[in-house]
Amino acid sequence: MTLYNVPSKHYFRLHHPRPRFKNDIENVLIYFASEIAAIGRKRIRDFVLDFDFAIKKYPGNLTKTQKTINNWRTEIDALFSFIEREGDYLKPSKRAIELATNQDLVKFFKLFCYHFQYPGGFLKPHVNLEYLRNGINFRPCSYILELLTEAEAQEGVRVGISKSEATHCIFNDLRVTRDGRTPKATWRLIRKNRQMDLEYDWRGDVIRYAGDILDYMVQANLLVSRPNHKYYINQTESIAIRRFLNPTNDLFDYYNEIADVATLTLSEVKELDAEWVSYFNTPRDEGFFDTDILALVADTTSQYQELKSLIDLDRIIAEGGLSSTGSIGSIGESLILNHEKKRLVQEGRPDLEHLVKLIPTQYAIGYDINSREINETHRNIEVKTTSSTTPLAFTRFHLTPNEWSAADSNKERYFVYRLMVTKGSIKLCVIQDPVGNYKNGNLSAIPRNGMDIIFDPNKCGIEETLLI
DNA sequence: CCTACCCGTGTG
DNA sequence: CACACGGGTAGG
Repeated sequence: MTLYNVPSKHYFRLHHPRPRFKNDIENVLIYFASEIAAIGRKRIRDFVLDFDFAIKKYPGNLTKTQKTINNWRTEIDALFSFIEREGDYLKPSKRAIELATNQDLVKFFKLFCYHFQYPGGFLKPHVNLEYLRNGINFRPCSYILELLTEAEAQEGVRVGISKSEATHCIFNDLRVTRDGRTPKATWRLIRKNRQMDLEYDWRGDVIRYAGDILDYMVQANLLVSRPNHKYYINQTESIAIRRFLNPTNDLFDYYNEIADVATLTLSEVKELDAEWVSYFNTPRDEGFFDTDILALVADTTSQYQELKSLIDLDRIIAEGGLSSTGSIGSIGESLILNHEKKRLVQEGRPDLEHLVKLIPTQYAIGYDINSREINETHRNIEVKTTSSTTPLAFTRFHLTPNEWSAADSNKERYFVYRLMVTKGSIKLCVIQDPVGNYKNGNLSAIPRNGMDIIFDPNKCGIEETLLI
């Protein structure tokens, strides 16, 4: 057995903060984004105190030392840029607010993968300086997608790569990260190594950095991992992948901002790192990376087509006046519209089916769908959709001021349909009269531009099967 | 000194 | 043997 190593003159290990929550990443990210959004803009000291308190409240953190809490606070933020600094103040970043409000983790990870690069502001300035002096200039997610696309075209079959191949043939090789070796040439190397039966150092601490990026790409639904521990292009996400292959021209380039790398100082790098946070929060059109719920639920292209024809979103959209086909919110609404019609038929009132209507958003009456009970009284439904590749506790959602006051005035006629879309499954939880439940202490609500709701499924909310 | 990514090493 | 705690350590 022979080990493949990057020739030492080309070796440069790429690094980023190690997340301390990989097993629980979706829950931690939703929790962090929600808590940070709830804290709002505060003086640094107060912000940190509030944030520390929130981190300690996270399950399992009560007994952790202050040192560990500090590490959670700074490392997660360094990697995901959840907090922006404004003089003596800290405030939630755009991405944090988006995630807290929309709870679209798949879209969040697509945006993360799209903007992530080396060098980057997640590194300590002196480490980043080292990267700059070495001329590192590397966007891992675009590169991996290009490589797999190229390899599939060449081989004529589905192609996957492993964490160790990504580490030793891509991430840690300056010929890729500095010199921009073509994906085609890199694939030639990987294939040659396979033919020669070369092994790689695959110890956890060696391959974990490239491995993290591959895992984040799975969270973004760009790649799928198979039981052979290799990562493949997700065929149902071709539109999003095309964006990675043809990126916009507004991505952050340290080298554009630097006159001369040789005389670059630490404090100059620090200034650039501050710009990194705002770059990482670049505003993007709502439809830039819309999560295609059906692409998330489907495992294969044929399954995707089947679902698409079954649900016939286009017809629902045409009839119901949905503004866009894109956001998970609108797709969630059309799924529930379909669900309500089927429910009335099942419960013996097919004559009421035609009364189930989507309410165009411009009316802003505080709910999405007008439906009926079998006794013909109104059922006003607000749909709250979360998407994630793996299941997570979905007991949090956000109600706007409008929605909260509609819930307050409609009382038991107001329903929140909590929809959790994960890879391969859809879960639905129905919460009746959220304001009433709040007053009874069955559900907690914290004001933030409306209300951040946390419900306990044992106290309120009934799990139902989504009718398709 | 303190802060904040860095990362050795214990654990399950 | 992968993961994450909490000490390490460089810079402020």
